[in-house]
Amino acid sequence: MNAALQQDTLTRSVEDYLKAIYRLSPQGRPAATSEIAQRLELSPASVSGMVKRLSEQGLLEHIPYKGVQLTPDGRRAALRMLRRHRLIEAYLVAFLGYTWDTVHEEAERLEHAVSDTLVERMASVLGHPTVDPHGDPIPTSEGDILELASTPLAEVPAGATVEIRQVEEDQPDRLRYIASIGLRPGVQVTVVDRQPFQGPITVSVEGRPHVIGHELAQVVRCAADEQA
Amino acid sequence: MNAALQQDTLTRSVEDYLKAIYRLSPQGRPAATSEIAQRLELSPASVSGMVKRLSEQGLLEHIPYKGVQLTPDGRRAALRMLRRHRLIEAYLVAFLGYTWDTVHEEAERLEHAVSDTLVERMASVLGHPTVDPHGDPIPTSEGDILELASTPLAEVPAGATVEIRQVEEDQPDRLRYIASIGLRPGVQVTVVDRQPFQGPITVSVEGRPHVIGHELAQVVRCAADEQA
DNA sequence: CCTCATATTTAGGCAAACCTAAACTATGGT
DNA sequence: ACCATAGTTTAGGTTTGCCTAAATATGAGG
Repeated sequence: MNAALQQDTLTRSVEDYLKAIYRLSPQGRPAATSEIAQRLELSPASVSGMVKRLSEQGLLEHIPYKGVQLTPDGRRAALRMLRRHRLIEAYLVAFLGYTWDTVHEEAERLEHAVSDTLVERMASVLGHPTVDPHGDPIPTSEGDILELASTPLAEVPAGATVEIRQVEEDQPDRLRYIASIGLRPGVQVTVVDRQPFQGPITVSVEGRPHVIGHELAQVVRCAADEQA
Repeated sequence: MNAALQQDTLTRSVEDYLKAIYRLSPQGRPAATSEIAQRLELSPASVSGMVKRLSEQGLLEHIPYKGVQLTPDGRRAALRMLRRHRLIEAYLVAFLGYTWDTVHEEAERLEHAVSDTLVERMASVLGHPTVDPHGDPIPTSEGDILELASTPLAEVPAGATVEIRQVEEDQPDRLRYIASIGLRPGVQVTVVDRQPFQGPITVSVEGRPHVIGHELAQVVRCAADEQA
């Protein structure tokens, strides 16, 4: 186990970089400097600099001009942050009156400040949930994560009925809109119509039809192969 | 209202300095550079540097070689942190299984990360407590604080029975010891014996006698004028 | 296969906060 | 009234993490 990984040695910034890189490389595909910069709202030059330091620390693998991948140590650290973030979200929603459109930014700050002890206490009073309020899986404290297969609502064929599984969106206003039309993890929806060329999708949610744009239909993900 | 005071403009360090200075100047008596350095575990030179920056920002008044006092803006910011710290402690003890010897360091990190919203939610589910688990008063969100008069146990005359009001100690091992002999806010104790020259004090707590050193008897504070 | 736009990295700077070492005050004891 | 010492401040240096501007690599289209 790398010395740099020992709990508190990672700074806030480093934790944010690792999390961002994890989110950008689903199955280990390298993440581009510019993607990281965009996600963290930093200049590409700053990212280059940090990436260099992090690969010297053994947290990631960097092939210049090509991209960045997490090492096992880096991945472990990223999943630790993801666990914290998602458990904090779940806790705030369950016990402190937060809704899914307001909880992200609070968790974003708290995840760097809580101790492992506190995280596990929250997990415990929550009954060790496996998903957060957006339906995203919560990594275990051992660093395992169960990514459930899911397809974007945008790709569900017309006529199919599916269950919403996760909503991968951080922006409060968009989340609030999605919630307002009843799209939440666990809800059953039927795709009534699907226009070609990134066109809008018409879904029936709890009996009522809604037309949503392709971009939103991209972040709403459904159980993979249902067809009730 | 000073621009620098506007919520998130203060860094973690600055927040810690202000809190330390508040704690060091009970009734506006200036705090010495070396005292601040000791409390924050920094070199006196570093404190000098920061003090200069903070007085330029209007958060404190510095008379070189004499000492430091908070301005109204500085005091407001310090009380805001104190409120956060103490409410977080109260919350963690009430809902997440913390005890008073473990809660301080967790709160020390969280107080910089929570939003005003979260602090007020915690206050609300706690029923707006006025004191924290150590008996320290919690400032209101308007920045008022009600310091109850109290005397150190070390100064209570032999024979008197008093109620413990607060325990002003941050070190876990000392707190744990104090708790182990039953000294907690709200408990009634009788001073059985008091030796002169900073000597030990013998107190009867819930029927059992305990001898404690002067230093500990200094941090345990009692309701001022009781004499049952 | 060369060119050029785009992506990336390097170079050089800055601010926050810390440090050590050196210079400077303030003051209590004679 | 002096002077040694304890307490403070200044000077100069380091690290982290960001920035802009300039240099360089990649790779797609002609």
